[in-house]
Order: sequence, then structure tokens, then C-alpha cells
Amino acid sequence: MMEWFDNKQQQEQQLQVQMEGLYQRGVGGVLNAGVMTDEQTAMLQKQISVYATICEQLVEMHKHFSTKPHLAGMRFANPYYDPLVASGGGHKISAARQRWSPTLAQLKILEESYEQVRGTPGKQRIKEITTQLTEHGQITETNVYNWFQNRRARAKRKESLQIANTCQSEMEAETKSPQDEVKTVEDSTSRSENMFLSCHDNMDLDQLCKMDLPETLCPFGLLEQGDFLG
Amino acid sequence: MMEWFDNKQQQEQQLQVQMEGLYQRGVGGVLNAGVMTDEQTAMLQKQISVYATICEQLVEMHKHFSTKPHLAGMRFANPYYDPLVASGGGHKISAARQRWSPTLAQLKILEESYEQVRGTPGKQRIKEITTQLTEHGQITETNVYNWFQNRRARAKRKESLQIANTCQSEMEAETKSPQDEVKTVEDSTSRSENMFLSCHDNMDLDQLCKMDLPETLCPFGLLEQGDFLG
DNA sequence: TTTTTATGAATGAAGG
DNA sequence: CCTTCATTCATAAAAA
Repeated sequence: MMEWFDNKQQQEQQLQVQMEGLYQRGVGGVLNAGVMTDEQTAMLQKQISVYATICEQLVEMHKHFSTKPHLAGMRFANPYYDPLVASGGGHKISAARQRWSPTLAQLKILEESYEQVRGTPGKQRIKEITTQLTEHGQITETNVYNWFQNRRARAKRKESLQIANTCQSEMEAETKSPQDEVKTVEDSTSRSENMFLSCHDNMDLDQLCKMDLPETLCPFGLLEQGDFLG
Repeated sequence: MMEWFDNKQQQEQQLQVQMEGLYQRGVGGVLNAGVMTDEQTAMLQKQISVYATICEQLVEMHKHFSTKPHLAGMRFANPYYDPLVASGGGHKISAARQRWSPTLAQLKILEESYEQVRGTPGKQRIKEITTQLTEHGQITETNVYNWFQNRRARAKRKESLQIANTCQSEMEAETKSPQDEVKTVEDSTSRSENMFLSCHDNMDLDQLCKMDLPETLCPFGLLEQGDFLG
């Protein structure tokens, strides 16, 4: 793992050096009658190939997500997400997306409603509550629906966790039931596990490479699948 | 901010690895050219700029992508189907995921099929699609069936909510309670639609073009917005 | 800051 | 078909 990183840095340096000659000629926007060595040319080819390959993936992803109806329709519902509008300033996209969060007044009503109808929220009931909560802030039926879903699910989970813990306490440190272990570490494990897996996800390119794409982007051809493994 | 940088470096590492692979393989064709004309060099610079710019976007996109195994492909979430692991022999990482999740290629096909047949796919059609999708990853007919069921149901629900929500937003635009300040950001425009946005929206290519990124990848600098057309 | 927690939201699957 | 549940993802808020 570490030697791989060092190797990477070494290559980066090498790449940097090779680029310098080119860069000097290219500064200022006007090209002098410079001559590139074979090495430099090869380096450029490699770089373009790499870029092209990754770009092909990006194009596919973008195409794919653009064809999602619910996403496509959403884009123009919010001016901030409209490319034509958003291009005005150097805004950050991340700042724009903000998930709903109940106000204190809303939360109070929600909790009361949850106590009343312990079981099913009911579709009509959702509408009622939503209408009521609208007076205390922005809210949608989806928000209410999700809130009840999560509220019930997490109450249930907490309860089962409680039982599991008491059982475990009674048994002391004798034998740990596999069930307890699963439930205890469930949430905390998921994140780190995903982080670990994400490293592999970076190299999950074969699926994307299978998709047919125009070859106009790169004159040197695209990378083969085996090339990613080194 | 910091996590973005880390992710960026991670992506760079991946890039280097890919380049290394290419380097070892060697690039045929133009390698022995020797001298390039200014026109060719300019073309190369332009091309690299284009690729680098898009790749920078990919880096940003990766931040959202890498933590979603179900989008990147389930085979890495399930070691059994990972070629790298499976071919390596008895090398288990952890308990495999129990729930099916479509790979990116599968999703693409599914969405296309969904667009084609708006109604119920039919048992025979399901079989066809399943067979087709098998080439892109582990999948069963039940998975396909469920996917279509959910896809249809949620599209329907979202549509109805969409209408109700826009009407609600219009009515709320005039009477804004001070409680809303908690949720509102710098833009005064009503954006209750944000609640419906998924993380996929961050991957919008148009949006990613707006982001400012370091110039480490490309020695010729990144393209401006208008440069994509030329 | 960085890490942890709480929670809104997305989604595969099951029940009716 | 529709609803509901269980799990997971992602992020805002809180803690360290």
C-alpha cells in the first residue's frame, strides 16, 4: 500500500519534469516553434488517453443521470440548479442543497401525532398533518411521510437494542450472541466498511468501458481494461 | 473542504495508476513522430485542457459516487463477485450484502426499458431483461420485477406530490413565517423542491463545470465555460 | 478543525 | 397494483 503511494509520487514528479519543457513553450498563449521529444510526446499521449478514458465514463454517467425523469424535471424547478442561472457567480452547489428539518413547533405537533396514532400514519392523516404543519413552516407530505417512517423504524430499533442489551447484561460476559453483535455494530460498521470498499469502487471501470461511446474524443485510442491494473 | 482535498488526491492516485498501466503497455502509432508542428501541439494542448477539465469534474463527482456502492456496482460490495477477490482465492472481507443493487450498466438498461414499456413489462419481457442484465452482474427475475414495481409506484407518487407541492409553494411565497429563516439560505427564492433532490443532482455535468478546482492535473490550465464549444 | 451522532431521504423487498 | 418495512446513504448538528 505504501510502496504504491511512493511509486505514485515518483511518477508524478517524473511527469512534472517532463511537462516543464512543454509548459514553458506554451505559456502566454502563443506557441513558439518548439520541438517536443519523443518522451514528451509519449507523455502527452498517455495523459490524453487517461483523460479520455475517464471522460468517457463521466459522459456515460452524466447521460445516465440526465435521463432520470424525476431528476430532469427537478432541474428547472429550482433556479439555483438551472445551469443558465447558476452560471452567474461562483456559488457553491453544496451550499444550496439543504434538507428539510422540522421547526420546533412542527416537531411538537409531529410527536403528538405520533403518540396518538401509534401504528399507521394513514395517507389521509398525512395530508391533514401536512396542512396543519404548513402554518409553522415549509413542509411537504413527503417530509411528514418520511418523518413517521423514520420515527417508527428507529423507535423499533432502539427497543430491540434495549432488549438485546439487557439480555447481554444478564448473561454477563459469558457468551456473546451473534445476534447482539450484529445489531450493536450495525450502524457504526457500515460507514467504515463503505470507506474501505470505496477504494475498490475507484477501479470499477469495466462496466463503464463496456458501454459504446464515440471515439472522437481521443486520437490515441482508449485504454483497455487490463491497463487499469498496472 | 479538507475531505474534498483528500478525495481529490485519492483520485489522482488512481489516475497515476492508470497512467502507469498505459506507460508500461506503450502507446503505438504517433510515438515515433519526433517533431510536432505548432498546430499539432496546440491541438494536443487543447485536447488535454478539455480532458483535464472534465476529469476535474469527475474528481468532484467521485466524492458523491464513491460512497454509493449500489451505484458504483454491487460486485465490490459483495466480495464473492469481485473478480479481483474471487480469482485470488479464499479471501473474504466481510459478510456479503444481502440486498441486491443494480450496477450502473444494469441501471442504464433498466431505465431504458422503463421508458420503452410504460406499463407492466409482462412476465416474458421480464425474463428477457433479466437475461440481458445477467451479463452485467448478478440479478434475478424477482429483482427486475421489484425494480419495475417500485420504479412505477414512486414515479407516480412523486408526480402527484410534485403538483401539490408547487401549488403549496406558490401560496406560501407571500406568507413566510420567521421560522423559515432556519432553513433558508442566501437565496431568497423559495426552494421547497430541495427536499426532493437526491445526491445525484450533484453530478450534473453543468453544475460541476462551475466548480473551481486546482490546476494540478493539467499544465495548460483549465478551460473556461465558453471553451467547450470551440 | 476532525470525528461522532442524529436524522432526512432513497430504495429493495414483502404483504395484502 | 398499493402500502409498509428494513436497510442504507448522506449530511446537518453536535461533540471531541
